[in-house]
Amino acid sequence: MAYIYDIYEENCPTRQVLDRLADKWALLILDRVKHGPMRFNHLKRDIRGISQKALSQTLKKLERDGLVSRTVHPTIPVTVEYALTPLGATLKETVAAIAHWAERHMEAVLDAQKAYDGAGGER
Amino acid sequence: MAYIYDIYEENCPTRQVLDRLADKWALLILDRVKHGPMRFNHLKRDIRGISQKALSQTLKKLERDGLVSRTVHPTIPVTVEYALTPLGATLKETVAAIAHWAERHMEAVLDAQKAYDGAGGER
DNA sequence: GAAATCAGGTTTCAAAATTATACCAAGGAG
DNA sequence: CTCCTTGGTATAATTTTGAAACCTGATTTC
Repeated sequence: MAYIYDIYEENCPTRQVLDRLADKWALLILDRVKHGPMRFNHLKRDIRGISQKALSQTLKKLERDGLVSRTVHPTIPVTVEYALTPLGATLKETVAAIAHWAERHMEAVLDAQKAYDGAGGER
Repeated sequence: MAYIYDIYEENCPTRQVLDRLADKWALLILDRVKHGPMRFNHLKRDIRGISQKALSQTLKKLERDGLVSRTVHPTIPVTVEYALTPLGATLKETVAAIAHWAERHMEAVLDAQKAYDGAGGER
């Protein structure tokens, strides 16, 4: 079990995983989909500012990594639903923790930015 | 307390924070620095594959956001130490959880990729 | 005294990724 | 016939990234 994966090593496979997770759109998608399946255009509408291409590409990568499943329903017009896989579900808390942290510490970050910009800008 | 921050909203300030955190280099730096202060070149050597520019820029952003502190020691030659701020320290577990997840579920992701590539490539 | 070394960066420029925009297919509504 | 829906892809413009060179300032080596 104790494989010698080292995320600091350049060619460690965990770097690929980190790359997938260290992505704004991937995190937002994973978080958005955690309560149940969602259609492509629904995600696009909910995640404000994402481009169709970014959504399409990110979903494809998440699907390839086994985090999200893609189901085509032969309705008219076809609808495609994306959902967390069991593997993806194990990430729920982690992803939520990041979004949560952002919301909880927003003020502190904003204050730090103000202090930094104020001190540095006067030089 | 219950501010109406919504990370799905395009111009919500939490998006900025997510942007900072959803970055491979930022996460690796935060995780690398969690046990104590580190010098610039030490980080550069430890985090394999990071360019000097990426390290410098990422550190500057983390400093601006109040997550990392920068201390110049007037030694010869000067050394600069980067450390977690108290605010940055509140992120330790979250960041570690991501790295941890990557290491723990690496095999599953690799398997999913193989399955995906195998099924899709034959068409 | 010229050259090389260390630390911690910045600058430069080309390559890669991201974004906005347009387009496509298949069917239904008006 | 024209427009709207779904779920994309193709193309072009913009932005970000990465590799490599350069810079400052002080010290040691030849």
